[in-house]
Amino acid sequence: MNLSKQYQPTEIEDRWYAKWMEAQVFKSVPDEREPYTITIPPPNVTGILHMGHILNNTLQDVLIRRKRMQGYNACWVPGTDHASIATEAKVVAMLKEKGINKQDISREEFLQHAWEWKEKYGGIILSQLKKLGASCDWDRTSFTMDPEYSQSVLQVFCDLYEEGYIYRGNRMVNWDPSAQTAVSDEEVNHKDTPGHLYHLRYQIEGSEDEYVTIATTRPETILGDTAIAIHPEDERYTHLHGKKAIVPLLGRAIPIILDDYVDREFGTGCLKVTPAHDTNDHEIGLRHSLEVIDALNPDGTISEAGQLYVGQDRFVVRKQIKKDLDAAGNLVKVEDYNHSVGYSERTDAAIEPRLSAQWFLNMQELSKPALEAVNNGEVQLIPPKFINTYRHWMENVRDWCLSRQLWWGHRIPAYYVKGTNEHVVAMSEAEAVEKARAKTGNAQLTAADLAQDEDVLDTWASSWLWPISVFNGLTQPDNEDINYYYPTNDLVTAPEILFFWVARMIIAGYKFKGQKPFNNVYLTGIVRDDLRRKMSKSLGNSPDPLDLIEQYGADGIRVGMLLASPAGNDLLYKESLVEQGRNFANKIWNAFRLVKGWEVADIEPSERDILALDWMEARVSEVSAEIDDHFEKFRISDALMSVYKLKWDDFCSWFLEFVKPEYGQPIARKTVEGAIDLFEKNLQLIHPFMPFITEELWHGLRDRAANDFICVSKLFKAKTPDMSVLGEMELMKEVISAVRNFRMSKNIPNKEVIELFIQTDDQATFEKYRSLLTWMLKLSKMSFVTEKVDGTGSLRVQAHQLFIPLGAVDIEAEKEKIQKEIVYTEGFLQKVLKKLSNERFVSNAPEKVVAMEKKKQADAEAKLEVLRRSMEELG
RNA sequence: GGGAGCUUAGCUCAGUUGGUUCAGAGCACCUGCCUUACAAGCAGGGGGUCACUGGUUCGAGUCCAGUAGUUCCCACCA
Repeated sequence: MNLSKQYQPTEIEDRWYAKWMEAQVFKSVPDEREPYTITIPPPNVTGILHMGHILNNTLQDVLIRRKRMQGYNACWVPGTDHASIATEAKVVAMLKEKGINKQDISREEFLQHAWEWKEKYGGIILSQLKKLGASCDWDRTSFTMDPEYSQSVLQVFCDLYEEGYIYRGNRMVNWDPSAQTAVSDEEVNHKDTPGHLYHLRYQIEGSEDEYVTIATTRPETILGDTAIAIHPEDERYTHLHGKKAIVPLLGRAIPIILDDYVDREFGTGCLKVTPAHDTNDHEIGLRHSLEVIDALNPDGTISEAGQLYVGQDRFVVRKQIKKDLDAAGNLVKVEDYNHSVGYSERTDAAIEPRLSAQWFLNMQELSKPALEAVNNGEVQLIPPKFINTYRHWMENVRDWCLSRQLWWGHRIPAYYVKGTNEHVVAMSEAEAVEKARAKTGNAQLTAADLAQDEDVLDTWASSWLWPISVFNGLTQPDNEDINYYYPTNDLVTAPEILFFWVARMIIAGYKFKGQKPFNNVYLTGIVRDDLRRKMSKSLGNSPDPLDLIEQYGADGIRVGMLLASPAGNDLLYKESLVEQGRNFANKIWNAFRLVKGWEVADIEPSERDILALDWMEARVSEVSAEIDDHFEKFRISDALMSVYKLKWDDFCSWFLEFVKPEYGQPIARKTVEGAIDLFEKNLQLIHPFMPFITEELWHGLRDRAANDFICVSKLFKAKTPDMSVLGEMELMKEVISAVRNFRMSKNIPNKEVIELFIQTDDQATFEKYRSLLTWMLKLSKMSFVTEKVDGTGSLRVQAHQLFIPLGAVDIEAEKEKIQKEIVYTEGFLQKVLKKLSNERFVSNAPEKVVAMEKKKQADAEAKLEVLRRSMEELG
């Protein structure tokens, strides 16, 4: 067989993925096995794969593949999210490039373009996930705007409305003038922004030269001023009580009101009140029944109501009005001032607080079971540090603004009766007509008298149903799938969307299914570069995952991402991590080349073969238990590290070296079979992390039926490891390392055979491993002695003395080494004795601990004796 | 302003209910090797006052308090 020295993943990966698909090995249908279910956090339908997806989906795939091999009916449901704001923004941009303005086309035309776009680019990301090796049941691919899914979204809206949870409210919302939509609090990023604090003076009505000076960061909003507020107890301004002030440039008289919201310390202690453009001002306005003047258009330009600068952008006006106020003598001074400004997460436009009619969901009652579930551990967050954050948010939950002023999404099923203030909520137009007739008492009313709400629902108002609706759990409440797969097992997602999505899914789970949606939430970290900067397009610090897969193989990138990412910790990405992953694949590949390259003969296995096989068997069992434990605790990185060391250190560095035949000699068939068996166990443990190379070698090691895949193989059951074998071999490994070290320090070439004398009270163990030591250390002879052998250098392993003949011995160096060890051991003994002579320790500490200390004392004393004797022997 | 977390080797992190010399791992680094699976490799090695101060305890990396630094979340002052 002619195998390349280096592993070439590309062709192998594509080939196996195609075979898996053909054999439908990832398909899941309910059966008698226990299900293990993950629903993918649906990526944006028009999104492309980034490093965060790689991390997130690799984790899911590792979990699902392992469970599949453990005999569960593993079901990983993939799909995409329609992502209303993000997708609509992309479609708008695409149309613009074609010279089409969204404002110039109808809703229907726009949606047609959007769907075309979705059909063309939607789901690219899913095919990219296949390159990564994601073992999803692709037949179950869902989309949040699938007909049946949409049905469930609208149904939920109607039901919640009927139950009184949904209401229509005039509220101050975060208005994104760029997307021209309201965005939720969570979608606003507050950033410290350098700006100015403008001190403006308003003339007091009826006075000649009496003024009141206020401070504002947004002078253009004076166009919407309807009051000046002062603190009721502010003695500086008592003379203004009951008076009115004149808005500069406009000449409008507005009342001076008293409100203890005003901070006397800030600015001048006088506050201009603009109810339409500031959340707090709005509340003050409500308290004082102030007029509301909406001086801004939806696109951020000044409205007719603003009277001046109509149609000009708010930022342009801010500059201009400063000049005009100055010219009019109203500008007192301008200070530099840094303040926090909200920006839209999606468009990065500065958010305007804006009064707007929106649909809201009352969260008070609904959130209670979801809070409880996390508090009592019914739903586990991993790592648990996120519980506090979750709790804090849930305890202070605000009503959810459900409507978005967009076209792409689920259109709100509310219908207004034209010419009235009435509205009805219904699943269909026909139903709406019926309801409207009943409500208005007008039996002649037709669809033409109704107008459906123009807005769509917030994206999260569909994705919060994800674990339910991918199984059609609302439209067909008792179907086989939902009953079998729900609640799902694990959710893997980013902490950034703990509230947007996770919390709301839990709420929805309890509300609509009466059950939690999943048992565990594994929160990944954020992928950053090695300077701790978030990976972003604008910084250009994110590699293209597909390039990496091309270069290092999917297995390599999977391992690279997982090597350094404990749950909840950010992952500092470096290309060297992926290199390490690729190198590991290469290591496995070369182990395979070695095993396949052996010349096999029908001879009896050698003694060392048997020792090696017994030990490796025990070691695989031991590590397998370790890995079980890691997985149980979601320590995926640790599990990978265990696998990595088992393969690299134990299997390759030790085991294969143990059984390697002498140059030119054949190897026993039984040894090879044993080695292959162990290799396969390794492959099974590695498979969830590196699906491709393991599948390739699974078929390379043995002749197998084409459909005998490792990915659906039954993971071996670990035996109870033979601890004495493990312990003995640990000693032998120490001996081997010590002798190697000795060779190195004495410049004895590796090829040169040496003689070894052993002084020990455990001759039996050394005797047992004679063949192994002889092979590994290139011994010409191994014998036991009772005292130091002349002309040798000595070394110690635990309480055993080893002597190796030397031409010239550096006695002084030897003595120095021994002396050092004596000092160290004496220090250690002192510490132990001090402990043991402490009455309170002996009486208070558990017996076991005291016994341990006594054993330490005995061991140290024995060791000292050996050391001192060696010292004497050296003269 | 409110809340939560973090601080252990050059870097990224483990360290389970306090108890073996407990101070660890991977990477990086240093030294020697192209040894007939692999230089994407082999063998060997150095490196930390567990942020600081105090307390509890027979015993503290581990528990408590304070200090400093740092990160995140929530709210937001015009």
